[in-house]
Amino acid sequence: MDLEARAHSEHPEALRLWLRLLTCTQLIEKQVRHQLRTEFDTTLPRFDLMAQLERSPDGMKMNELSRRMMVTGGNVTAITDQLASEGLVERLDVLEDRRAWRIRLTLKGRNTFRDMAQQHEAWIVSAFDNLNEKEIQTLYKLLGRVKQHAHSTPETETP
Amino acid sequence: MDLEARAHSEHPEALRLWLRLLTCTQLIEKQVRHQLRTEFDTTLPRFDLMAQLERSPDGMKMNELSRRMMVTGGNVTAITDQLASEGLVERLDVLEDRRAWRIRLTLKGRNTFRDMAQQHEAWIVSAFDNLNEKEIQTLYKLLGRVKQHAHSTPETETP
DNA sequence: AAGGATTGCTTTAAGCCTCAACAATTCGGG
DNA sequence: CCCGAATTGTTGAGGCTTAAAGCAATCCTT
Repeated sequence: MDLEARAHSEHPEALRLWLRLLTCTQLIEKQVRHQLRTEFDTTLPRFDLMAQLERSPDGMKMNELSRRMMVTGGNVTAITDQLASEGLVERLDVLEDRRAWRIRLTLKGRNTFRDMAQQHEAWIVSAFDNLNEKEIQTLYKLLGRVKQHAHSTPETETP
Repeated sequence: MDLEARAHSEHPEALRLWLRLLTCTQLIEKQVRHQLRTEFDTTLPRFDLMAQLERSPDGMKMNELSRRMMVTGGNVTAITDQLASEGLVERLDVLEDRRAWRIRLTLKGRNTFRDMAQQHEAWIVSAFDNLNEKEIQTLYKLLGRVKQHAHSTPETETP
């Protein structure tokens, strides 16, 4: 009763794996979005941006946020605007480059994020509590290979 | 240089696994979207809808499309409108229920989809060609457990 | 030192997505 | 039979996303 009802070919393993990967991600992601909305009245992109900043106490350029979040720059502009208007992040000048900003969590932003992150972690742990530690490791390693391969071929350029 | 730079807790395995899962899915998904756009001038949701219909020669109700695609009904309405206006799918009456439609691929839709599906499969196979058959099986099984668990707890209702 | 190229960010148009509210229809208990 | 409840599909508001175009500042080559 989901995406996986779609496979149909003579090379089915990879296709089925892809549909299952997509299904798992979407199921978990929908849950997280829903909880963020109902419990904290926020969204996943906003949470993601704050999560990135939380690891950089000195702030991060929009540029770098964009790369790490894997979204386009225009997107980061919009979300940063929102969070800044709510006092959760602040835009600081970059002395040596007047085009750029350094975005940083405010004190309010750090406190807000801490509360959300604690819940978020619990949701994620429970999403995988069907697997034991060894299985989590295996999954992590295999996905690491997939990730590495996907990163190394950003575009399939078939000349 | 991606989402995974975000983990930070005392229960890190599950969180790291989740971020890696998300990263892999997004990397592959972005590639597929890009190729669908540049090579076929279409989008992933449109492709998904046609893929679902392709397995149901007699058509499928909007309702069921919505469940299978894991998106809301309003969404299916909009995408169906598009595809119908381009003659790729058709809306047929359901005799025994005048509220419902049966959506079906047209001949043009079937031919168009066949071309796309062939390419699509090649992209997916290449996304996983870093793994051997056994590894794909392992990944598939482990994700099956994750999926099953997520499906069985659609909402984390903590009373 | 000047010119073009690149980089950092913003804006816009278009599409997907959710949720919530709605109309039409069907179902089911009395 | 009839009325309330559930189901099917549509609509509208609001948010995310991308790609593309644009502006300002910086870099780089000569």
